[in-house]
Amino acid sequence: MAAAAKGRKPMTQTPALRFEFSIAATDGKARTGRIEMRRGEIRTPAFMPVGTAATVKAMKPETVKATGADIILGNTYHLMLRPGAERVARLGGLHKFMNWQRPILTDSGGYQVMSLSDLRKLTEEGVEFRSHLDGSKHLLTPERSMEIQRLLGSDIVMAFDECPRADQPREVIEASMEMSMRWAQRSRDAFDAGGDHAAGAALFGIQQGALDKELRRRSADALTAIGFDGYAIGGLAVGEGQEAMFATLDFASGQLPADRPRYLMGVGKPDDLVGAVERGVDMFDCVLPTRSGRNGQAFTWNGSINLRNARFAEDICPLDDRCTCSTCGTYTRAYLHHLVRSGEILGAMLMTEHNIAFYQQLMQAMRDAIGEGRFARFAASFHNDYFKKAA
RNA sequence: GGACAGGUGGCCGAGUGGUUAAAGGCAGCAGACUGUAAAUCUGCCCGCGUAAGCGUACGCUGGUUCGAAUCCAGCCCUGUCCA
Repeated sequence: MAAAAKGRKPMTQTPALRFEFSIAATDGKARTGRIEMRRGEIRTPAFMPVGTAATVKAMKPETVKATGADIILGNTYHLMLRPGAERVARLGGLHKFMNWQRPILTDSGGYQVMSLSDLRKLTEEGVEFRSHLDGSKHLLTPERSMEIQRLLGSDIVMAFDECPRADQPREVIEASMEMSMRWAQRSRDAFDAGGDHAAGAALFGIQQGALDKELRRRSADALTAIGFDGYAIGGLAVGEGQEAMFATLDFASGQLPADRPRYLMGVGKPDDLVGAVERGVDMFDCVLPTRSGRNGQAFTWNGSINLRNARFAEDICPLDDRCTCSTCGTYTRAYLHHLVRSGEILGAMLMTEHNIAFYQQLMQAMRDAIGEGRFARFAASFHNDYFKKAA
């Protein structure tokens, strides 16, 4: 309108809404709000199902959407090997390729530096991986990682980092963190050089420093100086235990800018999510609900249960009587027990759907509680229900 | 009636003198899984015992031997084929 009033040529296209984070309410350190992006809105705190290889395993994208997920995660490393980032680009990008039109966050490959530590060589330049599929060599650098994520059409691009194991000496953690910060700058530069993509996508930096307050501080300062759309907390949930993770979050989240989303990578169990939201985290991803679903474990408001267990053989209840997912609305524990024991694909599908739906319901419950200023009560009640089963 | 083949722990199946409470698989009972090399992995799985250990055990009975699931004899049973 303003442009037309000034007599300029009318725009044929409204400029893409790149990235806007707004906090609607806070309760203690917990926040609830939304991120608005070109492909839709992400309600926070958000849980992002993991779709590593262009699929949330055992789920159709339509079903993922039906659970209430606003955004999913895809993976640079896996997709560069197969089917290849250039191929995905030729096919119109990851969203079209896999039929998911909402936002996608892509991890940069940094986690594979740790998980595939036997198959890679790490240098200042980057990481040379030997493909776990065919042994071929692939160099991943901050620059190449940005390029791959651009080719995929990612909405939230993650900086390329090294996610080190938590049990390393401080000097190792420190050196790793410092390199990740240099890589963060290189990621920023390469992302900005990506042109069009930078106009539509967001870039997140990743804080490192393991459990060390001073290293976390330095990492946060380095990232803030570079400037990112959002800030991830990396290098947690890698074996340190919940107590240590929470102790780290107690200071780590506050070291990151309050007006930007904070994303705790790779977390976690339902009680991890509640504890992390309590400490100021806005976004999560984790393979647990999908992997556990395939392995027979279901999450419920009353803790996790293993559907392989004999006690469910003739249990005609739903997985969770408060859950609104279609698995719980339709199928009994006895049937799921049978499917899981028989190794039937449908077992993996129904269990995964429930777990993802449950996680979304948990996030919604947290968003509601924060919005209504009763998060502490919610958290206490959640813990009471989730851990009371022994009684 | 005869000729072969064979009888091993819930099932299948290795083992042909000692290192065998007996491989492996399945079934069973549990556990784990946290930016996915995972529809995966781990433990238990004869009895008693926390354990050390003890007791039973490879169709049955007897024999050879320092020692037998393994060798010998008889018996019982199963399968295939021939009458």
